[in-house]
Amino acid sequence: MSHQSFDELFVTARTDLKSLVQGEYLFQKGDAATHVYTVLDGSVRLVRYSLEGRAVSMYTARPGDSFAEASLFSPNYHCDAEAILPSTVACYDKEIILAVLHDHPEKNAALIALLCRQVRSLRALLEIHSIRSARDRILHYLLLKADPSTMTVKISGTVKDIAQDLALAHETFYRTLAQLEKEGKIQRTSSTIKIIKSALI
Amino acid sequence: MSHQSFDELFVTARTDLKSLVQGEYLFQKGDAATHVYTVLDGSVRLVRYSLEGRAVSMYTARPGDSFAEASLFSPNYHCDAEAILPSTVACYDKEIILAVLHDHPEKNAALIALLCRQVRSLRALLEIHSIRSARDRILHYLLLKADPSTMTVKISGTVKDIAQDLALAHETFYRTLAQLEKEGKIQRTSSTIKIIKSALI
DNA sequence: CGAGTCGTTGAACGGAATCAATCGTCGTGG
DNA sequence: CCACGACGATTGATTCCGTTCAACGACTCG
Repeated sequence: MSHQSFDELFVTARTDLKSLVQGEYLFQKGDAATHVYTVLDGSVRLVRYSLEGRAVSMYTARPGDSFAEASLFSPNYHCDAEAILPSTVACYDKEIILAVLHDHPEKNAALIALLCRQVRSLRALLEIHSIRSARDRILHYLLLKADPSTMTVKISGTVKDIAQDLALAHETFYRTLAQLEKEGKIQRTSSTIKIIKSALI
Repeated sequence: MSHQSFDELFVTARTDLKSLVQGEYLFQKGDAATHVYTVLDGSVRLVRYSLEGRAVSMYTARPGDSFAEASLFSPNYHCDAEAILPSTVACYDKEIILAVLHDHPEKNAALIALLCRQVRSLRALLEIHSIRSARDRILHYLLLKADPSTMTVKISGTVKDIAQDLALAHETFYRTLAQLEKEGKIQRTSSTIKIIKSALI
């Protein structure tokens, strides 16, 4: 079954659209949490910065995806939202969302389901992050992200961004990709990575 | 403000109690997801096992905590639940929970808030996992888990379990703890770790 | 046209994993 | 009741591999 999108649920809370240039921040940690968003075009990722300045990518929202729902009940955002491509996002007013939820009880279940999916995907990410070997981590990630029918992963944003999703130094990522391609396990173009299933042991 | 607990919300869905001996599995990945649980006593953790057999700890539920809510809308559990201490858990029937949600719209918001908190804590965990230095990772973890007034972390389960929460080899964990204690940054007993704030730079 | 950044590869370093060994404790069964 | 096995806690030595530093070409954008 396909799921109800955030937009379908809360169109009526949609207040405005925003355009972001690549690298622009939609909000930053600590800002008053006033809206929830969906991506219409481009990519927006949620990042936190560790004390040493390392960026930790929590989630990358692509067209159709919502983000910052977890701030519905929080007065402030707890991470930064950065456009990694030129992007447009739709903004939904938090107060209106809460009112809609109150007036339309049937929408609650859908939002709960959406949050449950989010929890599961965060756990999947956690699982990937605790694979120590760069090679296996990349392979797992690719298998997770690949379109099942074509076994192809589209690269949105830069390759460096993916390296950050994986919490790998970008050099390591380039190197390991090159090695995997030499072994025939993947095929690359500038914007895609195709997994050669038959070559995986 | 304090939050409504899962039990408060769904007592009426509570069907039975279960006792678990240390190391026992309450459910395993792939099992039909029929219940949601809360811990009354002991500790239960959610783990996945990577292909190489490494355990990845997703969440450790302590007395009062609920777990497996993310399986409310999923036919199967997507990880294992293992008691790391002798434990008792309360079981809540999924179908009844869904019915309660339907009949009591005011409880939806509370569950949504609970899931939002869960998302945030998973993100915090993700942040900790992407700290590369074992030392800093442990320090961050301790600061996150410590009771703010006493700056003390209670060790529930074994020390090895904590090492797994941190995705560190247990040897590395022991070693680094010993070093931190030698430096005066922490003080240990067999069941607690106290952080010496003044010694942190 | 120059500055900045991505993509890429090389070399060296450092730190965490791994292998290994010891001690203590707890439970179990003969 | 005690011997034995299992496992947690701990520390040492060694290996491995991902990070870091460095350098270079290509491209984009102002």
